[in-house]
Amino acid sequence: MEEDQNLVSLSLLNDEQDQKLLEKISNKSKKIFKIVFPNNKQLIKYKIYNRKEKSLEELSKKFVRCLIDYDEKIICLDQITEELGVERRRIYDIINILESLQVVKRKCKNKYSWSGFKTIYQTIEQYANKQANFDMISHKREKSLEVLSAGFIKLFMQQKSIWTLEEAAKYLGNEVDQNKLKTKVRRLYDIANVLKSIGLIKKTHLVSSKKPAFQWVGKEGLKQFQHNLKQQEQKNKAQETKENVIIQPTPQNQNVNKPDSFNTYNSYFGKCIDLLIQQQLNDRKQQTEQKIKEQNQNQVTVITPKLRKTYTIIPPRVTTPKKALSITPKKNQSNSHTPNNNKTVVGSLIGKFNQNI
DNA sequence: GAATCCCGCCAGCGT
DNA sequence: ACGCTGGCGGGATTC
Repeated sequence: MEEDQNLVSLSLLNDEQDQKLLEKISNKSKKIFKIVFPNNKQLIKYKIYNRKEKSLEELSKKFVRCLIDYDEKIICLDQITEELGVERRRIYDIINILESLQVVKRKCKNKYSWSGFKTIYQTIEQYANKQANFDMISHKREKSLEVLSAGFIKLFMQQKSIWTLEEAAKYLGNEVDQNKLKTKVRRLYDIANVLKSIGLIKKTHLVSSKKPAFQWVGKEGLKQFQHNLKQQEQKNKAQETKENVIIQPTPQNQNVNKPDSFNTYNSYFGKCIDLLIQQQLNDRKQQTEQKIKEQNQNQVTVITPKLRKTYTIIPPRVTTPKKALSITPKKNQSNSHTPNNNKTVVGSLIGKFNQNI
């Protein structure tokens, strides 16, 4: 769903506009699939690199989203890594920071426990009551993210509610070496992002110097976070139902069941496009100015005004003359639609399209 | 130019 | 050995 938002399809070799687009795509963008047409024209679909999407904050949100319904759960590292489609290393970052809230604990190799939001509330309480002196938490190494995070939280709870990261870094240990300090600030960014992801702190600015800083929000923020998550879940469910209704193919499509010429393809796709646009118009009337561009017989591309999103519709394989297409092995199930009847094609195209909007 | 922080190398440690 | 952990800082990206 959301994941598809930054997909871009390019037909290379002939189209200057596409070439320009390609230049815009950072080399970190992931190639989802490529199709080579008989005339050597290529269709390549990219997932645009998006730094924000990869941020610890986002990842942390996703991580917690997986766990929100549980009061207790064993987290399997391999599993969660797979589920979130992310480097193992990043999960450690999140886990280490959440450990400072006691909500996650290492059980054994590959396994951590999650003990529910109530634990976070309790831990915050403990931080507030200084006597709960669990800064010696575990026998963790001095420089661990967990210890640093605990220290950071304590600054908020026990000193003042707004901190610049640099300020906090200086306060947490008396670092003189500028490089070491810089490193500590880097780590505090990591920590701040995770704490922010669950609403415990928020980004702000110092009134005096206007310097960027972080402010403690605490339980209220956490509560809000939980609330939002729940609400979002509801919305998603509603959206799903809505899409299910939309996906019904219209009767007129009966007559494009067996296209046997490219003209028929075109009319078939034309109808698809009509449907798609109609659909989009229904959904968001004003802002949907669509430009339609036909590439070659085998594909139709719908380009949204801002060029950011180009949705490409691939014809069903069954209707394609032998050897007309060669498709490189797919890495992603999202491109694996090769439905065997046109009704479902229309349905799945619309579904796909809606996902992409 | 400063702020932000992704990314992945590689060391340390447990098995 | 070997694989799991996670410290660390280069340098890309965003503000």
